[in-house]
Amino acid sequence: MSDQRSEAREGAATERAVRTQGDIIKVATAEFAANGYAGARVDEIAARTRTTKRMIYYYFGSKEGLYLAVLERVYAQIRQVERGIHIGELAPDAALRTIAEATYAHHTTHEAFIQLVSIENIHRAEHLRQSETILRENATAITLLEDVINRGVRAGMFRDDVDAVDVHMMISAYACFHVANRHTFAAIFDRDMLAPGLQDSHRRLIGDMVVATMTDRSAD
Amino acid sequence: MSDQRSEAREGAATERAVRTQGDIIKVATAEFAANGYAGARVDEIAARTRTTKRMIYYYFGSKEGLYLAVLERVYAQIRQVERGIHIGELAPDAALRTIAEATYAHHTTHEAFIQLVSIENIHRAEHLRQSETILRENATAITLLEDVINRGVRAGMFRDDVDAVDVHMMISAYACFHVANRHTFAAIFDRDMLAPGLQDSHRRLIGDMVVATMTDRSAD
DNA sequence: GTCTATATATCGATAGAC
DNA sequence: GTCTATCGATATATAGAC
Repeated sequence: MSDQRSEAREGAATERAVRTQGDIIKVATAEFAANGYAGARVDEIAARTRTTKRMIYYYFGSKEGLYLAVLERVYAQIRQVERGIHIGELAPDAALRTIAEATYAHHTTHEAFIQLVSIENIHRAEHLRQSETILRENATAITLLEDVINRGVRAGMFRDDVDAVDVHMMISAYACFHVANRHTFAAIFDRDMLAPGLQDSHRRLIGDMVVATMTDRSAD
Repeated sequence: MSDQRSEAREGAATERAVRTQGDIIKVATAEFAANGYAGARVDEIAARTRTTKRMIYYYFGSKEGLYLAVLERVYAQIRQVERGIHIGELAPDAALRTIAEATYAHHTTHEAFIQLVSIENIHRAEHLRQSETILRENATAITLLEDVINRGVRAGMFRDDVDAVDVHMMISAYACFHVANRHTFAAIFDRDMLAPGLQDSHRRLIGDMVVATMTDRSAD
């Protein structure tokens, strides 16, 4: 009886602890993305949470530990999106377009992810490399692309000198740029790449771009 | 006589001052690019210069003033490259390829520029917006593209629903991504996008990409 | 698990002599 | 213009009571 109560209490405490940790991670995600790793303030994160700074160190050990938890969460999110793409019986070109547009849709709606990737690259991916989970799980992003490209090449539809990693690079480059370089681009060219009125045409353009490149026979 | 000597001394002093300032800016460029704005250390910059920290504040007023000077210099450099592109009598598609490849060549050899642009975007281009020089001069990057695209559209060679800013965005996205996201990409996909062995094919690919997209008739 | 108070370190910026 | 020494603010991290 006392054991049951103890377990119940533990369960409730654990549940609340998990919620608190999730709360901290969400606030920290915004803070790190907005100010960079060195620019982010642990005090500021604590102030915007329902808990205190002491708890941040209690749960995550250090500023770096918290940053790592933030990184793992955003990478887990895009992994979910990638797993949710189903191309069914689509022809290779239509499938390619679907993958490109899904990536574009994710990136343009997850600004914090793109900013964190930028920040991580400034630090030469030193933190990312510490996460075996991210390295192992996120490499699978190209398995679907590999399949589609192989089909397209076998059908004589796609050029055969551009592989799945190259295509992933082209798609990511286009989608990342819209978010990552939004502010300098807007300042210099006076065009907000994420303006609602441009979203449809920019989503179509990335599909056109990748399909046109892969079906371009003049390159062979 | 005393005036001449005074002028000569002033001239020498000014010359050395300019050299010292240039020295500081070069070191600061590397420090800011490698560590971000908040992560950069004025002490570290001073230590790597032949002068002292006191002189940095004497010449640039503050850490932010120094950062601004760094930004203006790297933007002036790419402006020079853009002005140096001459397409002569090239056909629209060949001209487009030339512009794309020149941008790719600049970005892949100016890592600090790309890193500073990333950093500046993390800070919502707040510093960039303070420089009227950059905003005014660097917007001209698209005038050459506008000319080429107009010619291609008039010749019935290019689609007419993608403008110069869009094309500049595609080219910049591809070229920036190679440098900006090099480390996370290498960590996850085990491929160094800037590996010497890949440079030729990646330079060709950006040309193929932009030309194929613009000449793609299926998009109309 | 949660709070307040504080240690410890470091950074941007400056004082003041020369 | 150039140096050394240092201020004052602020950051991460922790101590210790409850």
